[in-house]
Amino acid sequence: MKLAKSYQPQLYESDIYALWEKLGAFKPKGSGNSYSVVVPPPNANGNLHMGHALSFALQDIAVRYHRSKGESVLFVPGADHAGFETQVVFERELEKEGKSRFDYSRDQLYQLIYDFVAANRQNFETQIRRLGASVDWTHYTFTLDQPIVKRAYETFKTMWDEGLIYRGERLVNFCTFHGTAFADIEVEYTDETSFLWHISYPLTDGSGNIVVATSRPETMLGDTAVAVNPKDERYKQLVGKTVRLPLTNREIPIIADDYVDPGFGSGAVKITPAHDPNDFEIGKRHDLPFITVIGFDGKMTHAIPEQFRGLGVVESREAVVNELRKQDLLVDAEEYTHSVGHCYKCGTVIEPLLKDQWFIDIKPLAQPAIKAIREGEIDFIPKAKQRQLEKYLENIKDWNISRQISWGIPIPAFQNEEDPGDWLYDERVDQEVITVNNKVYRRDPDVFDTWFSSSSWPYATLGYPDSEDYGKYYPLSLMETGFDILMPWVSRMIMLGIYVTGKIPFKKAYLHGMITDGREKMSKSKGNVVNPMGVIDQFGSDALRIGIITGLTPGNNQPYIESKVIGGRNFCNKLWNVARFIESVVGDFTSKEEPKPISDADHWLLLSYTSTINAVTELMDSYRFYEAYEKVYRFIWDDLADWYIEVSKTDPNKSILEAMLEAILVLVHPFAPFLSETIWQTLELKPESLLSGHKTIVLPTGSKVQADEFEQVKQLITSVRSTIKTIGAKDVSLYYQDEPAIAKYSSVIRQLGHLKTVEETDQEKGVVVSGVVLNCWLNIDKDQLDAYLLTLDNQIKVAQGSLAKLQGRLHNDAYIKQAPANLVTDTRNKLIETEQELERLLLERQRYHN
RNA sequence: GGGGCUAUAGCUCAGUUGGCUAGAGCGCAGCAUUCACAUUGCUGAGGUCCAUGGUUCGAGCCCAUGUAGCCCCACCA
Repeated sequence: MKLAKSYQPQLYESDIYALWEKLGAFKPKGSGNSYSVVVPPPNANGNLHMGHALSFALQDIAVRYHRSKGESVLFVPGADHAGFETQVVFERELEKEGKSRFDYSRDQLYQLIYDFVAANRQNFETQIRRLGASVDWTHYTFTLDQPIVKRAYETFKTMWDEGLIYRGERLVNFCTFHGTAFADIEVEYTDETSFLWHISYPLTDGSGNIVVATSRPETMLGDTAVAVNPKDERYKQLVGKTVRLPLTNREIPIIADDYVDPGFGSGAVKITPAHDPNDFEIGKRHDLPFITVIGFDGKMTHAIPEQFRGLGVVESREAVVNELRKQDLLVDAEEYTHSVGHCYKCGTVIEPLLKDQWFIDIKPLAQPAIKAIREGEIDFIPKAKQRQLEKYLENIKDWNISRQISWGIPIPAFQNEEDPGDWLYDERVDQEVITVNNKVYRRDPDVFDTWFSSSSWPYATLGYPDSEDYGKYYPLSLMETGFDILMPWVSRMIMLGIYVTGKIPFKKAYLHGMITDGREKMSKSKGNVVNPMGVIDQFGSDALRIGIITGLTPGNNQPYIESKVIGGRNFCNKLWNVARFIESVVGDFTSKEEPKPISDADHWLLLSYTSTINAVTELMDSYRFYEAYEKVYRFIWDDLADWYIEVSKTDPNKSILEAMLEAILVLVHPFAPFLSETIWQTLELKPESLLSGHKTIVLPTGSKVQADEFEQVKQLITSVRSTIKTIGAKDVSLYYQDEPAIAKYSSVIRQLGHLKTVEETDQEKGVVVSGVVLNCWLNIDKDQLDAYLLTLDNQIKVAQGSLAKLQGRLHNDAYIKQAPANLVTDTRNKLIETEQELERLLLERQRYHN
């Protein structure tokens, strides 16, 4: 025996992966249709988590399946520089050395992080290998590789030239701890309870005051107006007057604007255009001054009374409230819950601050994307995500692509030192200062939002615009990723893909749910993560893959449950032992016989195999991975191992066993790549590797008539076992009369039915076996008769019940008329069968009457 | 405020255009053991498919309303 007693994945997995790489098995091979998948690049610096394990599993299953169809499959791996994410990790490293990013220049910091990431990259690539991802490493792409940077620059340039890029002073979501802005979608909101302060602003003409309500009293120092609703009778006569802004000496107008809701608070709103998005809009509408009172360091600035300068936002809030109270201007403070934006990394409250940033005018990009999605050009799995994406795109706002961090792709824009409005596009980003036409231009210190460059991933990785790969593999066949990045990434890939290439970037978008610990998403900060590498150490890579897709439906969250992985491992072991059994029968696999079905069981197995591959093909083609796996599992475990192999122990057919082993290895390969290849290699099956040579194997299908014969035998065994167990009988014999099927399989029936003997008889002998139409009887002891009769009565009841149901249906004229004819025929046949069965049971019951 | 998802056995979940006895794995109970496999085999118990109403010959599935839970987006003086 070449196969060891049990399958120990740890002994084989790394060798198998190395073999695949050596053979170049991951390179596109088949001559059929193109099938292409590009991995959503994981963070090059981090460890892979369960979400990655799931994502790689799904992609790799799809990819290996498509190879088995003989298609030309390209599976591209990659890594993400993950701008802000990685810089945060690196800053923590610096912190350990007592340093911070402020100790380095931007370029120094970039280099340091680059080296840091390069040093960690090995780790991450090893982990992808351990997951068994059959990616073509020769296509490996990093998001800071030249082609990707070049793509980002060219896209930026095109947009610049077409006027889709503009620089504007806008309120940006700013984290004062990390010192960078975020896109709207990156801000995390939580509900917080604080106060709604009512503050009295005295009218300049001394005729009274107006009360405003605010949750942020500290920003009043930057107020440049008070607004009321034009229809609000209470305030109508005040519009046009001015108030003296408390704590400062400024006189500010009372204006009217529809934005104000008369029902909220006091119906009068303080307007702080430099620190609130809505006030910003009102400020522009009414041409108000913008006074910044909070700086990028989160401290109060100089444009305010001295006593507040340099205070943090929270202290300043307290100080302002105290001062107002002192001056008797604080009218009320009611408890108030509202949502507050936070930095998703450090939790710092996000400040809306005025900043010059690069924006993309997004509507012209969103429109064609919406159109393509609506017209169904991209197939979303699950479908519901399509509508969500449409809604998002319909309401999308301009995209701020500037980030104030070092780790990223520098924005290729330079500003005239003399004339701040004069910007140039230039790719000499390794220089801080350039001279053009005798004018000195300084580089924008910012970098691109990571999503800006990664949105070009589907075509940039393929070498757009003129590579062979691009022509052959774009649009991608499949984009598989988590639904949590539907908005930030998937939407942008579609928009940029259409904008740049004129085509949708992928034909199918499969969105998996989050891996939870049973309740919530696994995340480091919650401390509920399970490390996939640890699971592989313990149970094997295939077991993890199977466990993680068990019970999976796209778009739904899925708890990580170890027992599912154990189930996967057990299946692997079962398959291993099937191979061991076949090996023991076949001996060596060098002389291949044509598979020749002889027995009923052979036909039964081949018929089942055919229907299994048909079902699996259909399910895999519609990306129902788990259901496909279940079919494979059922065939191998139930049909092959539990029945066919058991029968083979008395009557083996070498040619079928040999062919079947090869066939199931191919079938199971996408789900258990390491195991199937290990068996393939150990038994030296041809061609050189399962992965590179395999195509779904078609075997002669079985005869239905013969398969049915075996099916009857199988049912007989099941019934016999059930009867014996239920009534607790021992040493039971089966007698039969004139039944060739039983005669043929008598030793199998004896063994699998746990019977003492199976004998032919010339007359009825013992009790009937229910549920089968064969003429056979079990001899049981007299004292077990009562138990037998009890089960008989139960069966009679069940039969009567279903008989009544069937009759009811057939007595219903509407059913006869309106139901499909074949269904009605089925019902009629079933009625006849049930009647016969019931008759048999009743006859049997009568024999024991009284 | 807008949008989406989920509710099926003790647990985790399947159940494609409605079709008649609703499935799996795990768990549970019982039995087996020189057999390829105890990472095993066999048998069994366990379900008013969230509720109510409707459509239909027929509803776990379709429609309406409600209940419970979850998610996303927007707004929040």
